[in-house]
Amino acid sequence: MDDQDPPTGIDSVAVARAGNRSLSVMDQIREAILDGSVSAGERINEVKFSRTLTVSRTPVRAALQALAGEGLLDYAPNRGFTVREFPLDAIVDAYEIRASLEGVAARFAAERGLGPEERAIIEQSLVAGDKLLERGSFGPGDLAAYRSINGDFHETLLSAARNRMLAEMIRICHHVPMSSSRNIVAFEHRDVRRRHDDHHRIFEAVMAREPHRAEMLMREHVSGVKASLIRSLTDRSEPPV
Amino acid sequence: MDDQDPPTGIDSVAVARAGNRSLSVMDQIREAILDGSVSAGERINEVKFSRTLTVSRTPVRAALQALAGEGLLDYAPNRGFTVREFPLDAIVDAYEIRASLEGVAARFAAERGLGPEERAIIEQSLVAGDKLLERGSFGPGDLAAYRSINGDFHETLLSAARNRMLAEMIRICHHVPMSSSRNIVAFEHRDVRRRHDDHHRIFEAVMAREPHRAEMLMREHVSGVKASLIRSLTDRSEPPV
DNA sequence: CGCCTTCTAAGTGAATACACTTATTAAATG
DNA sequence: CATTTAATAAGTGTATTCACTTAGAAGGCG
Repeated sequence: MDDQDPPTGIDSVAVARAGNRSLSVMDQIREAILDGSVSAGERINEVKFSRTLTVSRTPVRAALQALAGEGLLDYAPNRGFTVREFPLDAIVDAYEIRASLEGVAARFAAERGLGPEERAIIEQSLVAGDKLLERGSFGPGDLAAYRSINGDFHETLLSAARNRMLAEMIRICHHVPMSSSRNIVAFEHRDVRRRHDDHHRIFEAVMAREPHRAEMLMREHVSGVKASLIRSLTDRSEPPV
Repeated sequence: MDDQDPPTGIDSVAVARAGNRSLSVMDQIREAILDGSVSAGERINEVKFSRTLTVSRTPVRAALQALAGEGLLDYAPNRGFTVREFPLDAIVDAYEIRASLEGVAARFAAERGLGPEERAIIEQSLVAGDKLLERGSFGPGDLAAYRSINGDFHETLLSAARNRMLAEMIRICHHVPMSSSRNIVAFEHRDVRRRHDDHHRIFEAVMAREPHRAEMLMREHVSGVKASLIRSLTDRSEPPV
């Protein structure tokens, strides 16, 4: 009942997750990795981190274990944790894997059907996207807005698949550095338009209870995102991160 | 500097994994879960486990974290870890997910090509399977032998896919209780024959560098395993575990 | 001059002690 | 008699300590 006041100024961003410190620490370390504050291949020093975060090594270790489970870190006995490297090949592959998994999710959703509020959320995401894309170009913040819409669509469809393992694996795909939604900023208007069209068709297939078609459309959809990313990396050789 | 002598006699079974105790403990707990020694939904008591395994809570917690990462355990703050439940639906779904993932692996392998020794191992697994299936029925231990052959085939193809994330996800699918290879015992001779035929065709597609065909064949192959399992569960209502 | 050995520092692995949260039981009150 | 509340026990969360392993540096030896 002494040191319950939040530490120095680290939690500033995430204000700490509910429950225990390990989870909060986990989020912070993940952020540090995805931000690039700690670079790939780097070895993680537990005591250093615990000092930085003003906690003991225990929650730090717990967080590291969990992040290793997510695939962000490697572990070697007596050598601790290192930040896993994600070469471009692996990132592109991750999109392919995600495409396959989200395809299965769409199929499951089409087989199982949407609940009323799931349907409502998706329909809302579709009209919101339509409205956003009405004008032929983006204003400031429009891309961020669409990112949120996009997230709603995919997350809701995923929850309609009603399979936890699937959800977790897709979540892992999202956490691959650079494939995370935060980094997908450099998209043209026509790219987004095309993707939003995909959403419409996927929704139709799901509502029509056409599992196979829903799966194929979703696979193609995510593969398209991969293609866009590759283009944005090669055209202007300006890596988003 | 007193109690450095190794503990009583715990490592007896698994002789402990190289490196640290956490990994050894992890294996033991996983075994306990997959064996059913601790039942699904059950809450795991850390102190109890540490007493049973004659280690402190620290490596136990580390192992639990890691197993949660593998998806075998659930975690809730201040409530610790519970054994995740795998209803039949989830197990069947896991096969579907694995089919999709191994399909991608086969595609990657066909795109990237097999290394010389990978090719050798697979060819060997094919001839070994042919020989085993020549006679029209199984002797004792033949099924176990084929399980090993089957494992070689899939593992080698997976390594040829050259993607770590994919490998880990498939590994997770294998660790789902009852979908683990250890439990697939109740197969007819014709089932195995069919599956082995699949192997031949998949190998051909991979060698012919036909990614799409390889993917489709592998998906169908694993889905077939799922179907066999379902049949073996429903026909005789004798659950393998 | 180069290589091997040894010593030392740094960092991880494990154990223990303590703090805090949750659940259960009993008691008291309506 | 039921319901709520307080006390207590059990169990998880965190910190700290010590042991052990590994890596780096310095010195001796070939």
